[in-house]
Amino acid sequence: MPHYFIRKLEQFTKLSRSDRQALENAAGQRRTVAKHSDIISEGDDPHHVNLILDGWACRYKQLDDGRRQIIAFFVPGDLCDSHVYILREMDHSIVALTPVRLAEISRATLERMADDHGRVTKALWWDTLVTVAVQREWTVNLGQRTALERLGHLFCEVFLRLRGVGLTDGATCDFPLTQVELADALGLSNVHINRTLQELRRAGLIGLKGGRLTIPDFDALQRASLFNPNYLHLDHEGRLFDADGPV
Amino acid sequence: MPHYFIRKLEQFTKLSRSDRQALENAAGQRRTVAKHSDIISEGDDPHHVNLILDGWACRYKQLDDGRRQIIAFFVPGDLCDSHVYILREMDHSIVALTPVRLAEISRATLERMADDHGRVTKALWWDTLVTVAVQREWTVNLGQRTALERLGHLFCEVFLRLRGVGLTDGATCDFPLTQVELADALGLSNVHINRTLQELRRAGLIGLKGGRLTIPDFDALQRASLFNPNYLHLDHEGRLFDADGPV
DNA sequence: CGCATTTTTGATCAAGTTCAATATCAGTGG
DNA sequence: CCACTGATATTGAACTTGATCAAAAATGCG
Repeated sequence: MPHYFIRKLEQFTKLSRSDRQALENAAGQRRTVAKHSDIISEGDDPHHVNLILDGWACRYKQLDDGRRQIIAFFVPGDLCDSHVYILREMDHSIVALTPVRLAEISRATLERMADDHGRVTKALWWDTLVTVAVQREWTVNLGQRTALERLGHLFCEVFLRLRGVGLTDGATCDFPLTQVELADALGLSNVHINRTLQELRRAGLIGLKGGRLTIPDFDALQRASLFNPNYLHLDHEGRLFDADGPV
Repeated sequence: MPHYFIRKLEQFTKLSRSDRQALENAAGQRRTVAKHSDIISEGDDPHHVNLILDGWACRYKQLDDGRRQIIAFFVPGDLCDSHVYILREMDHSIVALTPVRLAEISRATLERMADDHGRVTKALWWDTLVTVAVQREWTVNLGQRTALERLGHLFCEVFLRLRGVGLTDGATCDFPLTQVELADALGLSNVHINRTLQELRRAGLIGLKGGRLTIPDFDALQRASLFNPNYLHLDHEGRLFDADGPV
């Protein structure tokens, strides 16, 4: 069941029973991917769309001389690339950072859903727009923020995204990334990530241990990181309506 | 006439006369925006989609303490944000960097076009996907590349995008950006931009004077910047087919 | 010509990198 | 349960890229 995915979309708009059923059915082909193995690689022809059911993954690009930039993180409920199949080949790769369970959604299924379920289509558009907004925010993060702000900003973002799909527990959530992965995502060296993490811990802004992240005072971390959640567009009131009536 | 826009889409797929006509008609409301004035601002409710007919603009985000990051550049033929109107408010602003002439395309018009012109819809998707790919590449640029590589990479990208709409003249094109704007886009100080530009000029990799950019040896600049054009997805052969027959 | 913007230069400074070594941790097999 | 191994985290010291500050020169435009 694409449980988390439906939960995510329902942040934007309430779905009908039939909408939800269509989404359940869509996630046909299941696949398990081992930690550190590519889900799809640069140069591949993208046939279908991948939906993360469980585990963490990331999008990355490798320069010719080996430097690697992580471009996005995927958590449960994330759709890797709606409509990629329009392109001839992938311009980047996606790799599993933990063991990942995913669903492969075919182009045909997606197009059928677009025809029959207007609300789902609109929710998918919302999801796409938010994904792009996140990408833009990463650009700001890398371009303008200091090391400490970058890390804090990432923690705020990931925490809110996980909370959106019900994967937080109070002020705590899973956070299985290594310091090298954080470094590759934030354009910093792993050494500096390590020192900056210590600084965040010393300041009481985060706890991070054994793959679990705690943000004791979200407001404080948000202020320290110049984090503004507006780009996640979580403000939509559509989710309050009942959608089981007529469209 | 959204001349450049049509030209851009036809890089991806050949359009029929009727497709082109629909695009011409779509670009209804025209507007002129003075240099340095916002086309749309963070917090605004986005009613329609903006299409740049002429001039350069950029997307930017301002942090609370004043730091500004330019997130994308827009050149003639660029569509600012397909489907933004799904969101309640803008999470960033768009400002004219030169005098800009633009067309405002309403939500209704876009939706009508999606229904009646499958080829156009697909071409718009391609455009959207490429825009996002560019955003990802900027993340890589800011995260991994040195000052010289960043500048060179931007020059390569902008040059190819302009060439795609016929706005280059041999190895030369317009380039009306100031060094401060380059600095805000590349996450560097204007002073360092200045010195890096000199380095690029000394190396014979670029000429830049009076708002005109020359790239005497594209290959050399590409190598120096680790630029790989695959993310622009210019490889589609669809553009070779005749589209005036049936879909 | 005169004013505002943009570019250029010099000098000092700081954030983050690099390199290299050590410590810790999570599994794994015996 | 423990010893072993590879991966991950931590520390120290020297170094570099690019930032900052401040002033001067060049450009462009009304």
